Amino acid sequence: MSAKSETLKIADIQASCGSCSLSELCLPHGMAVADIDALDQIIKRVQPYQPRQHIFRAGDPCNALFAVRSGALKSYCTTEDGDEQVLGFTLPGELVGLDGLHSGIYASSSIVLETASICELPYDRLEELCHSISGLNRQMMRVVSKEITTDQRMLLLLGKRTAEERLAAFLLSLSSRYQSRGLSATAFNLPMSRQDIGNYLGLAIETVSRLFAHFQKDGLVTVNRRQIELVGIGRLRAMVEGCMGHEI
Amino acid sequence: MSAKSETLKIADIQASCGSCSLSELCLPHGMAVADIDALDQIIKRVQPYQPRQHIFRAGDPCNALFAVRSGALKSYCTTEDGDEQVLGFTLPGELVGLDGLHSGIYASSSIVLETASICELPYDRLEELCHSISGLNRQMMRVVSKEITTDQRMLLLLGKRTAEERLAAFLLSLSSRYQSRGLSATAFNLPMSRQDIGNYLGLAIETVSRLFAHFQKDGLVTVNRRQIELVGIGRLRAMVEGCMGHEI
DNA sequence: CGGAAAGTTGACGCGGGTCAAGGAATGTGG
DNA sequence: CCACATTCCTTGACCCGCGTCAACTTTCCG
Repeated sequence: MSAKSETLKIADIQASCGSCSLSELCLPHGMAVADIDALDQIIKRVQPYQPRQHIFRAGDPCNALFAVRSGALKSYCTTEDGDEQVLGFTLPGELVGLDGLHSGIYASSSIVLETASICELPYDRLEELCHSISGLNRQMMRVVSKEITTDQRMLLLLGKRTAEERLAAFLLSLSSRYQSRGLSATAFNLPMSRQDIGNYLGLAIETVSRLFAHFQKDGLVTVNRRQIELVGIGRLRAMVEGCMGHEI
Repeated sequence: MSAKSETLKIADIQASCGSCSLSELCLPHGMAVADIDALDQIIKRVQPYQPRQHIFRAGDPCNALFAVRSGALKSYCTTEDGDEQVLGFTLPGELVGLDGLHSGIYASSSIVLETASICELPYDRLEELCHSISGLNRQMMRVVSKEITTDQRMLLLLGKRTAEERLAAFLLSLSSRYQSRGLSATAFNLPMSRQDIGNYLGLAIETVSRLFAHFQKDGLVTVNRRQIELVGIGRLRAMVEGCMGHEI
């Protein structure tokens, strides 16, 4: 495949929701072609964001939602005394900015971990569209509701689970999310630092590091810096089995 | 005041969203009178629920949201090996059932702690209404978004805070919620058991009990079973200050 | 090459979980 | 009314998982 045709192909994908490989995961899911075109019209596409760039910060006025097409983001908020709580990681096909709808001000910040291309969905336009497209409203509610379910699953993890179970659940979550995007379920790159993982899971960075070592010694994973392979994914699943909610 | 007029008054309040003392907190917030009437039409009002009754269970098909008018609910989910994670408590003016919109099946269960009167909002009717009433859509998004923000604040609490800070934050959360409902901010009844509090905060029941004792010894609160008075609410605030998000 | 950031590993100690026993409130049947 | 069971809560003793501190290595980047 020539470089040129590859470039064209990417440009083509960039151009519309209809041809986006992620539409199965994103808002257009289940929408009619004509409706997708309407949605397509209101989307602003911006230059790729670079690592350490902010999509938005807590306190910014919330005018839009953002859909990640590629790359990875980190959501976090900061306490008054300055330390950070990582709220989650956003992978391709996922939305960020939902927490800003309540007050019109983002409650969390979103920062780029891996160079990301992102669709911006102006919220007022999106709202108008909800009136004309019957399915969009419901689809948006689905997405928002899913966010709630995800957060609640995290509450369970942080409230009740040991460090081992948390890390195993985290790895499996990444695995299934990558898999649903057509990537390998067992070998991928961690887009985030140990710091971020620990912060997210409520663990010290050293604990995360030690756990990776233990997991490796026990033949559960192979890790080298941020490259990871889930060698014993079955046994990882067994670790979190029975400690997760019923409908996953 | 005679018993009869009291009864009539209650019946009156029961009869419509327009006259509900909670409308400031509930969906009607900011809606026009005519629109509130429309909303009013679709609401099913049921007999009060008794303690230990379920509003819905995880796995049930999700057809409706529920607005609590009085009483208190507990949301929870169970792991496969049977233990419970308390996700939150629902006080008057708050909605439950939002997590069911994603898949059409409730992801959590909701059970009555204190005898509750509840409005049922059939979701399909509500969705229709969103098309005719412009503000309702946005208002619903606000409510859902608020739920996300609340959950994320909990993530911070569970991930980073000590047992003391968690309990203090919990008490202050109840306090401000009661206050916004026109009740006392410093003296109220805990609708939930120590078990539930501990489960919710990711603490052992014994730890909760000990903390109440410590708080009492330090003159922060006065507790007797489920009656609590926040004597030193200022110092309680100081305990969680700097460890909460910026915009509260 | 040098300095910073990221990651690893070991030693130590404390917060809070677990276990155990008992008290106080509420319910239940006689 | 009491006897008894049950649930809820409290308090003490013990101890372990994981946070903290520290030293070191590796990678990254100008």
